[in-house]
Amino acid sequence: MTTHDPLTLVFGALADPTRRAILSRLAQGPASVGELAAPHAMSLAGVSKHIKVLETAGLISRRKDAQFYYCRLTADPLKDLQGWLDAYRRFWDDNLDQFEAYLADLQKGDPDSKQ
Amino acid sequence: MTTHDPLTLVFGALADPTRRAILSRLAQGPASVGELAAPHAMSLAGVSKHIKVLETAGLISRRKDAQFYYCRLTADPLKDLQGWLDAYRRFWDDNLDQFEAYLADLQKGDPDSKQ
DNA sequence: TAAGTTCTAAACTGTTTAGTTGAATACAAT
DNA sequence: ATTGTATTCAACTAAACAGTTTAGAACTTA
Repeated sequence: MTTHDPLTLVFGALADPTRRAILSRLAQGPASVGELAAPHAMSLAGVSKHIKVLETAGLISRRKDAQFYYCRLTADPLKDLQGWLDAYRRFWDDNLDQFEAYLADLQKGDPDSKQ
Repeated sequence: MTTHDPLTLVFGALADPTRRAILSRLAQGPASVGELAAPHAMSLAGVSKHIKVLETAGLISRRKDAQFYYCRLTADPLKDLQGWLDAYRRFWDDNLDQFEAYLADLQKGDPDSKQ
C-alpha cells in the first residue's frame, strides 16, 4: 500500500480501529499528538506512526507550535470516498434488485473500472 | 487485519485496486470467478484470494452452480460504511469550520470512539 | 473411464505493516 | 547551562499480506 492511488491510501488508513478512533477524536477539534495518544494502550511512537499514515492519506494535517504538534481533521479525502460510495448507493438505497441495477447501469458510467 | 471488526474488514477489503475493480465489475451483475479474473494480469488463484477477502468482509457472496462459482455483490457493508461516513459529512458538506463543527458535535453523539 | 474445465487449498516467498525500544531533535523552564 | 517535555527518527521483530506454483476437488463431456 506504500505508493498507491489516493483511494487506496484513504481506505487503507481507515482500515484500523486506532486510526479511526484518532479521527473520531479530531472530529471534536484539533489536538496534540500527546492528547491523541493518551487513550490508547500504545507507545507514543506507535501513535505517531498512525498519525503519519492518516497524514499521508490527507485525512489530517499537522502544524507545529512550540514543541507541540497540533493535528486537525482535513475531511476532503472523505468526500472522495463518498463519491466512490455513491456509485453503489442504488444497491441498498432503492429496492432495485441486481438485474434492475444492471439496466440502470447501462445509462450511467462505471465507478472503479481498473485499466 | 485477520480477526477484526466489520468496519476494519470492509475498509481493509476496499484498500486494494484489484478488489475495487472486482466490486465494480460485480455492480454490473453476477459473474464467475473466471470472468472476474480475466481482466487482471494475475493468476486465477490470486484473484480467488481477493474474492475470498471480499467475501469475508461481506461485500460479495458466492454460489456454486456445476463447476462454476458465481459471485454477486452484497452491498450491505457499504451501507454501514455510509453510516460511518455520515458522522463526518458536516466537515465538507456545510461550510462549518472546525470550531463550529465542535459546537455542533456537543449536541450529537460520537462516531467511532474506541473503548 | 479418461480427459478437460473451473476453482479452491496448501505451501512457499518477498514485502508491508504494526508495534517495540532507544536515541536524537526542538523547544521551554529553571 | 541543565533539565524536562513533546515528538520524531531509526533500527528492529513478529505478524499479516499479496502474490506465486503445484496439487487436488468437483463437475462436464467425450
